[in-house]
Amino acid sequence: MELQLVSEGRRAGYAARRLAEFAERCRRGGLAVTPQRLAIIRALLSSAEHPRADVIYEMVRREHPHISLATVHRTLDTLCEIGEARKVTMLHDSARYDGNVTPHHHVICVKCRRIRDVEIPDVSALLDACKEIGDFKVLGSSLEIHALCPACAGRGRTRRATQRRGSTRGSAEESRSRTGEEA
Amino acid sequence: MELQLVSEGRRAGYAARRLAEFAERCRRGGLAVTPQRLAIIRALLSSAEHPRADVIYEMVRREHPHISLATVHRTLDTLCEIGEARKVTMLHDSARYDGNVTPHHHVICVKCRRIRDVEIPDVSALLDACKEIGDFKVLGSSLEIHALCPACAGRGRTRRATQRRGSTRGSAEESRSRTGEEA
DNA sequence: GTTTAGATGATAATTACTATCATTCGATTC
DNA sequence: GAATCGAATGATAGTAATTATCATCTAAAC
Repeated sequence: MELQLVSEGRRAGYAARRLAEFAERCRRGGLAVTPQRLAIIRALLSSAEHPRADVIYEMVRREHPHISLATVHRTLDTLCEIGEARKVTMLHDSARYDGNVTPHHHVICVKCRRIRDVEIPDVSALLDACKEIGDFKVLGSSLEIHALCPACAGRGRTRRATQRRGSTRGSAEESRSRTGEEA
Repeated sequence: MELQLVSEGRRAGYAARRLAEFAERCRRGGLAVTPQRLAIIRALLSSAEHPRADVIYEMVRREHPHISLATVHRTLDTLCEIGEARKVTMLHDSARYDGNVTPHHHVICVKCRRIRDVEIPDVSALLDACKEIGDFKVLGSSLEIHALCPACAGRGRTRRATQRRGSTRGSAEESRSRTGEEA
């Protein structure tokens, strides 16, 4: 089966195109084009890290020191509603956001929670073909593949038991993924 | 493509078998067999609704009025750790739990958030065949299909904007799905 | 420039979950 | 069956993420 992570080059090109169209898409979606919205979509599209709302907040704050965290949360939700972003909620962590709205899936490291886009054309094709399941009308789908990333594979054990929400905040992996840096 | 919701009959049979083996599986997993754990797995297996922790709490409380909500959260996590339950976290709702640990997927109604098990053998087979993606070592996967359930299709619009977390608590659909009743 | 619906910022509130810790209990050993 | 002990539980405080509220502001239409 063909399986490929989405390359950085392709992602960046896609982001540039999306950014260029953003104002027009807002108008089409009935939304005002505000500096805050522009800054937020720009921040989101600039990262391959599927950042959390608070990370986007920190990025945007450099340009808009007075922006409110509530605005970031609201705007991200709004963007999801008009199809300009996707919310990715995996392994019961807080929400992560994805600026790539083309059909694709996600691989997530169960240890450091790093997320990467992945394409599995066969699965996408199969899912695309599903229009109904029983009496349910299919609208879309979200496939999350749980995995160990190269950095985490091999060293240490998967976190368990008391290492739940928040307990690893501040670890090297976590802070890296929170700030949007690449490995 | 073959697509089928898991029938109530099959689910019930599965639940009965799982319940019969539960004590033995706890011991094998190094866990004490406590009345609380038995009550919680029984509650979970009795429902096809993928209930939330607080709903399971309410179910269990009828038998164990002194049980603590913290115990329910802890126990559900513990059950997930020994592979006796699955955590399903979709559409950024709170965690839902599934007592069915055989390979299967989920259909969720984007409106009332009702969840049903579904089997898509072709997709399961494809995903099973994935052992690596790029440098990521695949451990498992979770496929959520977003849909409209028969009850919600056709009437009303999908919730938007301010209708986010908690804002529809108490609606007919929500309370039905919270209490574990069937439609 | 006016108007106005919608957007924003500030902040309080809520929710779901986790941590802590004293007490209790299941399981093992004798 | 009593003793032992580590694990499990209950009670509750704490936390983090998100949402609600509301006064103020602004983008867009006129």
